[in-house]
Amino acid sequence: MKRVSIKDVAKEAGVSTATVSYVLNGSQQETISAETIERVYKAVRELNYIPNQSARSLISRSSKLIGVIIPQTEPGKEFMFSNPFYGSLLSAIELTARKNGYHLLLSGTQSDQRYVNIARNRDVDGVVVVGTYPSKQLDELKQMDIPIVLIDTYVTDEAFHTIGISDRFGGYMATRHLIDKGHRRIAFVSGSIREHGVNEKRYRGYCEALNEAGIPLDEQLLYIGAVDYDYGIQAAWEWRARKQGETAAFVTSDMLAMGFIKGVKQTGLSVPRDISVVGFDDLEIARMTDPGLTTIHQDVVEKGRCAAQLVIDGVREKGMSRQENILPIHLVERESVKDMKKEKVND
Amino acid sequence: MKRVSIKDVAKEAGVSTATVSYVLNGSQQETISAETIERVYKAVRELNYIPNQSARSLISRSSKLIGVIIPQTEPGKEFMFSNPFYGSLLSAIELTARKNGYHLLLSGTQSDQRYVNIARNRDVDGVVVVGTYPSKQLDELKQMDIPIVLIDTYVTDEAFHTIGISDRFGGYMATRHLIDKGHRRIAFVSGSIREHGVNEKRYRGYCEALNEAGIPLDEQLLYIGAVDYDYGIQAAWEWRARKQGETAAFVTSDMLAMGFIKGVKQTGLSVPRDISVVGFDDLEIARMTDPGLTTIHQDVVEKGRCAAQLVIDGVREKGMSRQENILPIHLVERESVKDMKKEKVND
DNA sequence: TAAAGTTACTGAAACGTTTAAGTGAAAATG
DNA sequence: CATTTTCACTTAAACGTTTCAGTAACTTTA
Repeated sequence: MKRVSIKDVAKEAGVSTATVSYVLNGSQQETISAETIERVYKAVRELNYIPNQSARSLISRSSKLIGVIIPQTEPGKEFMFSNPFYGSLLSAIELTARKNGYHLLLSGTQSDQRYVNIARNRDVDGVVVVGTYPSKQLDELKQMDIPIVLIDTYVTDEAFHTIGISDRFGGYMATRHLIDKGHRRIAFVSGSIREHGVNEKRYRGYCEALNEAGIPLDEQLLYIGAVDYDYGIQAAWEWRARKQGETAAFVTSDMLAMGFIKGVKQTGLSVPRDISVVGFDDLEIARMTDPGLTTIHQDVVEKGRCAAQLVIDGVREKGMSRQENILPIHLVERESVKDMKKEKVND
Repeated sequence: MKRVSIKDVAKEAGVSTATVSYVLNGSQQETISAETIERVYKAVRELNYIPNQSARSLISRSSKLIGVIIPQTEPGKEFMFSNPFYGSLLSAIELTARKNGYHLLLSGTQSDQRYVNIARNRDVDGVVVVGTYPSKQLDELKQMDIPIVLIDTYVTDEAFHTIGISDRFGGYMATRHLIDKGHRRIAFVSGSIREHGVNEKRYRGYCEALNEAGIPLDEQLLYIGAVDYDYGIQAAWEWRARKQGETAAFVTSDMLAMGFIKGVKQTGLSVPRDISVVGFDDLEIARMTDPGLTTIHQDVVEKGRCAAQLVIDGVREKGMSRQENILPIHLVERESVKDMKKEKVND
């Protein structure tokens, strides 16, 4: 099955390949008669010609491809994007990219693999990095001289655009909300705290709120594990076992919070009667469960859209100055927090 | 920034580009001395050479890219893969692809766009199509002479491999389970029923089970809308409004079932006390909610893995005969179904 | 010892584009 | 009218690979 090339179109239209290329790409420099343009388009239609992107990339060094890296941080779980948070993010990135004529080269990454190779050998135009990476790997990406956008990573390197939220403030808001409702012993439940990552900042916010209220930090109230449902369950059981008297927990992700609530139920207790819970993210599932989860809302779709847009702008405008985008967040009150100041709470 | 090409490597190693290519791709025909091989690898390492995939694709017509299409069927919702079902599927596809040296070209598709163009112009090696498509679009894909795997579509065309489950049997099992528990008036709640799609088959199974039990089909018990959480809520309210006396509902997706349960709660009633629910998919969320959802389990990860493997095998073995893969499913009992034969049910 | 075969390479065309530089004809200028 | 400018193209090199078809230099065979 012979494929249709620009030469075939040129022959059919009775012009040179250069002319066809100029017509199709509308290079402003060149002037081409309306009649010729029409003949070229006619030939394109008749032959059902589709330009070959590989040939294009080869010469123009632009693949119209945006690389998306989603690291696999938890070895047990196969992939992070089965988590709806990453799914939504990916959706938004894809949509924005497609609207602008780009496509997505998707790659999960295991620690032993070097994403740079993929990006380089495919002439990727830009990269969106989701989640926290060892800075050594980021340094390699930096060499490539293409726009790179980091989502949810705290680095101040001039080479990277970043997009995120104020995780510290989110942590503060969540904890402060619990304090305002009369809680004094507040557990902190989180996935692993890695350098430059979001959980570190959320932890800072937690500490700050406690400090402000004059509540001493107690290491016994820290539950640090993975960022999935199962660890949430586990943390709840551990909470029961440790008996530190917490009346509330700030759980740094909704997925984790769902697990925590389930775990509390498993131990025969109930949320918010026996323990109040505030989550983080405000995923769709936060309103699905019973009780509805009080949580910090962030706009995941906007996060993805912004990231993609930043890459695209970076491609168009070479040497665009570094952008650091912080999206707004807010607390959403549902039913998972009990007001300790009221004597009774309806069940 | 000059990039390193095969010519640079050849010069550095003191051989021709052909030799470098033979060394790197290990073409069996050619015999190359151990010493030369060593010299080439040394040069590759020293220059940090990475072969350019665009140039490779151009000549070999293989991009080492697998296209993944996830259609956007509900105009309101931005993307289907924020749904965990699609997320997990994508995860599995990606992992399998990557293990085999392939990458993913991800594209959501709006009805006005022709995916074929993307696939053709990027020399995609194979395509995984997720979800149900108008057959006209599939026909276009067919022309391309690359392996195509359809997930969750019922077509018998020789050109497509398929992978799915017995949706009809799943529908039957779910309904039969409810009948076995003593239910006679059973609602059918589903996303839109499209030709060649899974919901159509699940509906068939529903009808079959009813028929077998001598229960007449009642169109008043059908709730057909979208496949998302919000329609689930809506369906529950409608159930209350219609007053058809259903004691149970077969809801053809877990996401939808979650919404349905929420809706039932909103109307002041409770599952399974006032209505029993069986879902479909057995997503992670099915065990998160309260009550845990009785549902039909399918192995999403295996679905994705199989699909990717089928594409890869198809690329390796040109003209591989059509594969039709049906994965096993089973019912998972949790707490969302009430046994009508027992007088009392614990609350 | 001449012919044939093997080994370890090399040369160069080809893949399908883009784009800088060139060109002949018509139009505008002095 | 001769020159310059504009118009509407064309020519051909270049991008970085793969791979077919050689080709010297050895080695084996008859």
